[in-house]
Amino acid sequence: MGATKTDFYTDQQNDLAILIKALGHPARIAIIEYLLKVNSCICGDIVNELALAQPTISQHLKELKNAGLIKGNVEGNSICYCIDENGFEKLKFFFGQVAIHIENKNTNCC
Amino acid sequence: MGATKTDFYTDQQNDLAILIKALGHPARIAIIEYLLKVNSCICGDIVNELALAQPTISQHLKELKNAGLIKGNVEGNSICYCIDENGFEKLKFFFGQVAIHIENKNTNCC
DNA sequence: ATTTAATATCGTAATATTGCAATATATAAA
DNA sequence: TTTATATATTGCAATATTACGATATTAAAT
Repeated sequence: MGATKTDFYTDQQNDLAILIKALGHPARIAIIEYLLKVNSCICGDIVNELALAQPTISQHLKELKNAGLIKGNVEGNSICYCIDENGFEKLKFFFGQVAIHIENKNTNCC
Repeated sequence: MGATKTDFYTDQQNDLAILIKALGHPARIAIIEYLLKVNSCICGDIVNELALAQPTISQHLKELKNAGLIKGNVEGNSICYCIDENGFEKLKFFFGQVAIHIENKNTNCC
């Protein structure tokens, strides 16, 4: 009990859920929005931007990176992060299907 | 320690995170995908579709409903659920911003 | 080589989520 | 009114997430 029963779902459903879950935290939304604004920045900039300790930011960055939503390049002794198109492209199809569904006005219950 | 520090973020960031978090579970993805396929159905149909107990499905439906991603109509002694355009419309702007960012090729780290 | 600066990892306490059995509620059918 | 059917709520055990201090790692600067 307690753990998500991932074997009950398709790989596609599990992958999509992992990707979306990685975005489902205000700190990680804030990081993505900051990257949308500045295009790229080093980890320390995000530590200054958000009111969280450095290890906490590092953990959030790791989750976003694992999900494929951001990528990082080593630049001397710092690491430069930016948006990773890969993760967001994977979300496109799902939300596209929803958009078509809504455009077709299939949003009335029986 | 442990709880998300919601007061560090804007209301918009918190709202967006709550909405996205509600989608970040494979059972809830499966429910949305099922509704995309059948347009509308009663709770019992979802209980039959997914390998989860009825109270668990009921809990997931509640979360999706609270987030504004699905809506439900009472139909006799059953409840008919369908996609709620409201929640998904709220996601549109955020993912639209990301899409523009990607189209503009702003995905290179420093 | 030592120090400084930037980031990551470990360990852990606090909190949240997941899933379900038992039970409650509400409407329909008999 | 009793019974059946559909869904929601409660309570709880198992697990996952969040946040951070302490510490490790890595590369630049001195």
